[in-house]
Order: sequence, then structure tokens, then C-alpha cells
Amino acid sequence: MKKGKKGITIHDIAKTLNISASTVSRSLNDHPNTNIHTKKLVQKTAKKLNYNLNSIASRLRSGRSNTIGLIIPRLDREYFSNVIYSIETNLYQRGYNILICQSNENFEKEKASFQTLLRNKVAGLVVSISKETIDSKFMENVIAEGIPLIQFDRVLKGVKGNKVINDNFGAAYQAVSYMIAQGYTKIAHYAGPLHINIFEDRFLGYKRALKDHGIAFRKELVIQQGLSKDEGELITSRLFCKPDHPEAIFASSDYAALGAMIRLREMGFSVPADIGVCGYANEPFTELFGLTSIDQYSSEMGKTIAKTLLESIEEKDVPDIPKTITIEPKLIPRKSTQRQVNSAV
Amino acid sequence: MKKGKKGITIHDIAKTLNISASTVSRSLNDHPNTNIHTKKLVQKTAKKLNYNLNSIASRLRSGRSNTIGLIIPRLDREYFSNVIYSIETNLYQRGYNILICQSNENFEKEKASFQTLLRNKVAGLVVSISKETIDSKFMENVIAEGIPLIQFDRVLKGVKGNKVINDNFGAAYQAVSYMIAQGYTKIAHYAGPLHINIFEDRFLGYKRALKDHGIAFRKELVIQQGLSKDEGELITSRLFCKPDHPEAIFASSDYAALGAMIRLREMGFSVPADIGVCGYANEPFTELFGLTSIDQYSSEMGKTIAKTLLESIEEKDVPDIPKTITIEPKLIPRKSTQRQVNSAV
DNA sequence: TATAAATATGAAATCGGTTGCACAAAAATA
DNA sequence: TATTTTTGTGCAACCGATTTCATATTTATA
Repeated sequence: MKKGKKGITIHDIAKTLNISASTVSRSLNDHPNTNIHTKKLVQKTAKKLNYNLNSIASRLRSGRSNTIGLIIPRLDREYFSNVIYSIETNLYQRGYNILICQSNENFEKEKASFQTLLRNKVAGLVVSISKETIDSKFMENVIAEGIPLIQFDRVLKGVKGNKVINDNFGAAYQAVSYMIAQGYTKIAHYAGPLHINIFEDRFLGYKRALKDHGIAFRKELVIQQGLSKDEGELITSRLFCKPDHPEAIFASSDYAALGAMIRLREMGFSVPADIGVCGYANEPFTELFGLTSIDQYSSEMGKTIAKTLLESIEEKDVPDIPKTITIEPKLIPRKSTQRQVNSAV
Repeated sequence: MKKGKKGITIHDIAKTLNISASTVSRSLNDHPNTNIHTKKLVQKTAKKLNYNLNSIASRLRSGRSNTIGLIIPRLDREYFSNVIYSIETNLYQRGYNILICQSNENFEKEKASFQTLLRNKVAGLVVSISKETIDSKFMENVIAEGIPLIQFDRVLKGVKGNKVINDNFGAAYQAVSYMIAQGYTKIAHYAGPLHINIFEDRFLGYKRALKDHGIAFRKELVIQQGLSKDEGELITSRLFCKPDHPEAIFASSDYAALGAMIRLREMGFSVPADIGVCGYANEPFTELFGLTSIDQYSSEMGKTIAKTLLESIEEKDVPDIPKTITIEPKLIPRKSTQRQVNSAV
């Protein structure tokens, strides 16, 4: 690689036109107090010389940044990549770019990511915490320093500041209620790690739905862990080999639900006639398998995050009241829970 | 939002210790000519004052950057999000961060992304072109300016510079040969837009495999377009309603292949006994459906990109010879092409 | 016409680090 | 002990833009 030649600066433009760099800067930034002729001339010359702004210098001097930092567990998760797709698309329209860090579900890397993004003087931060995250000190520092921060989906509830979350409780409640209405009563729950808010809320929604329909909650029907297809299969094998097995499964993950479906069929059960199955997240394959699931509106999530964050950034002087925006997920009923043949799908 | 208080600078540390900012800078950067005591003292004080480097200032002065720019069509595509997951993970270990822009398959946005990333003085660029991209001027400028650039997967072959690509030709050749070995001869190809290198290469691999096995190529069996599930279904309806329909489908997309499988079954065909189906990309659902597909080793791709790019960056003075690295995808045979019952899966 | 206000520009400071150069002090060598 | 080399430090310039302030010029108002 050749060493990069130095680029054109506003000083080069200034020299070419025999004016000062200040005037060039003002012309390029559409400053009100600039002669329209000078402005046009400068802009023409800039184009001719193939000038390109040095954002780094600009940022240093002005203190303004149009970069938003993102910290998420992993990019290779359908939901996250969809949300980020949406965040980027929405921010781009407003002139912002995204600097992405992955925590890889690791608290140390998450902390390092915060530091990196702060060093880069991002205009704002978007965070979805790792599974390991318990300590919120770092996040609170960021907020204390006045840098707009939004938590989404997986959040630390104790932390002040903006949050955009899914109504996991409500969605779980709705799903389980729907399953009960379909005639399933003994419903198992593949729950995931309950110390993370989203799984906890789903669990609570499940529990509440049972209660509200007069069904006794039974601890042994709740299995922590169980997010992958393999775990789903394993748990199912264990749970359904006894004669008093459950009639339905509400899983906190589509993958686990899928694993369950596959294993159930292998074990000779019919889904949905014998056993009903419902997943969570509406992964693309759920449609293909006729698996009832819950759509989380990732694009709406991204849009809301972008909008809320930009509000905080652009009204930086107004102290903004921490708010939590809740998005209502949507139950997508499909064949896997359709016990009552004549009910709508 | 409160206006951010100004942070601690090296000048604050200097003042505290009654030394010069230069010494502070050198201490923090482990410069060889610094007294070990001063160094430790400075580092301790920095920690105590909660100092955090201003990367922007550092970058401006030093001209060094540890940010890599990425331009990809869309983040919400399994393959891309997986590759980027891997790129980020590998770059992070070497102290680099990623600034991501999506082209959204739009040439104008792609060009704008180049500009943004150049303005941000990224240390290097990773690009996978949009479907619309034909003009390579922008990319050539970047290379001419001496900024390390790597194209991956979807590339403009005419452009000099490093590339990391998948052997689409070889994989397609292998897949089609395998299908022929399974006893399918009349094989249709759902090809996608042939002006993009990856689809063209798959098409050529398909064609060549036919030829090498003495099967006549028939233009009417190649359908351009056909990347989505819906398109797959549509094309299948059309193609398989006639009595002289094909015996197998080699699709350039798993989604199209899936659509085909679903429709074929609806039409009363048995897969694989009547019709064999093969997709491309080994999306997660292919395993679940027993759909034969081709794995593209996204994590290997990401790792190779990171490694190659860092080599270019860190040997910036050595003119590097443009190279193309080819990754061999792997055929994953599953039930959907298993016509010969006794053959290995 | 005299004065006030608005417009347009340049000089210089600034953002927060990094780095070349000069130089003093310490260490190594003669 | 005299001389050279090595260490360690500070000063000041610098990266490339933005922005304050002063000033000259033009336009609007009294």
C-alpha cells in the first residue's frame, strides 16, 4: 500500500481563490453571513479540487458528532440484526452513522465497548445488555456525563434513562391465554435465563395468564434454560416421556419450540391435536413450520430508538425526562396451536 | 439532556502533576523515552481522574485511525450479518472498531457511504456491492488514494485490489454434479440477477456441470430472478404445470428453494423421489427442512477479510499486490436431493 | 447627509492530543 | 576526569476544521 497522499483541505481551496480559510469554511457550511457569489464559487472550487471534509477535524473543533454508538450482544442474531438494520436506515436519513460494538454476551467486552465509544465522542448510545451484565455503573456514568443513551429490549430496569422495550409480559400473557382458549390447560414453559428482564417478563406473563384463568401454577413445568433447538429437543424428551406429560408448550424461543415440535412428532405426538406449541420472536422459519409465535416488530423498534435518541440529542439543553417506550408484540397464531379446528388461524 | 461537561484532558493531568502535557502523552502511550516512575505516576493519576482519551484529537494529530469502514447491502441478511459478526470479532482483538453503512441495494446510498467513511478517515474499507452497482469509479479512487480496500462476496471483478470471494462456480458445479449423480438429469436453475458476479458464477457452474456430464443445456430451464420464497413458489407453479417439467431444481437461494419445495408438495410431487431440490447459502432453516444446500463459511470469510485488511493496513508502505482469496463453500447434502435411497446423506 | 445596522471577510485562537527539536541531567565510555 | 551517549523532559508547532472578534464595506434608517 502506498502511503496516502494528503488530501485537499480548506486551506488549499482558500489559496486557490485567494481568500481565507474562514470564508471557505463558512461557504461550505452555508453560514448566513456569506456572500452568495463567494459561496457558489467556493462550492464549485471544492468540487473541482475533489475536496472532502475531514470529519475528524470538524468534530474536534465543533464538539459535534454525527456518529451513534451501538452496543449489542451479537450481530448474528436475527432480531438484533433486524433492529440494527432499521436503526441505521432511520439514522442515515437524518445524517447519522453507526459505530457498532458487540459484547458477545461478555461483560468485560461490553465495558470496553462503552469506553471505545466514549473515546470516539459519539453523539449518543444505544445499548442492549449482555447476558452477564448486572452492574450498571458504566451506564450510569454515561448518563451522568450527559450523553444520550437508550437501552432497548434487554435492559437494566434499575437504570434511569430512556428505554425502548417490548411488552414481553403482555405478549406472553396473550399467548398463554390464547392457548388456554384453545383448550390446552397443562402448559409447560421453556423459559430461558430468568435473570434477564425479557425472559423474566415472559415468565411472569405466563404465570399470570394461568392464574387469571384459574389454572394452578406448577413449578415443575417451568424449565429455565431452553433457548436453542437442541435444548428444546432435550427438554421435550425428558418432559414428555412420562404419562402425565403437559398438553402444551409455551417457549421463550422459536428455536426451542421448533426443537420441541420435531421431537414431539418423533415421539408420536400430533401437533396441535395432542400438544400445542408456541414459540417467541417470529423467526422466519416459524411461518414455514406453521409454528405459532410472537412478532416483535423489529423495524418499529429500530425506528423508535432512532427517533427517541435523536430527540435527546437535538434537545440537549432541555433536561429530558427518562421515559420507557413499550412496543406491543403481536401474537401470530398458526397451526401449531390450533386445537379447535374451526377457530380462525 | 444536560450539556456534557468537558472531560478530563492530558493538560489536566499535567497540571495536577506539574509536568508537561507531552510527558503525559508519552507516558500514556508507553513511549520508550519516559521514566518508569513518571509513567506509572501518570497512569495512576489518569485512572484517578477518570481520564479517557479523546480519540478524535488523537486521530487528527497522528493521522492514525483504528476504525474500519464497512459497506454492505443490508444488515438483515443472514449471510451478511454473520460475516460482519465475524469481522467485528476478529478486528476487535486487534484493537479496531467498525463503522457500518448499508447501501440498501442502492447505488446512490453506496456512493454516499463511501464519502462518509472517507470523511471519517477510516483505516480501511470492506465492501460488498449493491445490486445496482456497475460503476467502479468510486472504489478505484479509494484504492488510488492508498486506502486499503477489500471487496468480498459480491465484487466488481474489473476493479484492482483485494477480494475475498466464495467459489460460487465450484460450489454450483459440485452441487449440480451431485444431483446428476443422484439420477436427476433435467435440472432447472433459479438463478437470480445474472449481472451480479455471484449469481453469474453459480449459473456458469451449473452450465458447466451439465456439459461435463453430457447433458444439453436448455435456456428455458434457467430462470433469472427467483431469490425469494414467493418467487420460488411462483416460478415452480409455472414450470411444473406442464407434463415435460424438470426433475430437479438448483436454486441460487435457499428461500427460492424452500418456496419450490412447498409448492411442489402442494402440487402433489414428492421431494426427493419425484423432484430433487437444492438451495444455496445454508440458511438455518435448511437443516430443519432437510433441504440440500451450500454452506459459505461466513465466519471464515469474516476472519479472512479481517486478516487480509490488517495486513494491508499495517504494511502500508509496502506496495501490496492485489490478491483474490477464494473460499471453498461446502455442499451439505440432505434429504431433498436424496433420490438414491441407499446413498450416504 | 449623517448615523445606525447589516453584511462580508480575515486574523487568530481553539479543540486535545502528538511529535520534532532543543537541552539538561544522568550514564557510559574513553 | 573529560567526553560521548543515552534518558527524560518541556516548548512549541501541528493536525484541519470552526468560531470569536475586529474591521471594512455596504445598506437601511433617521
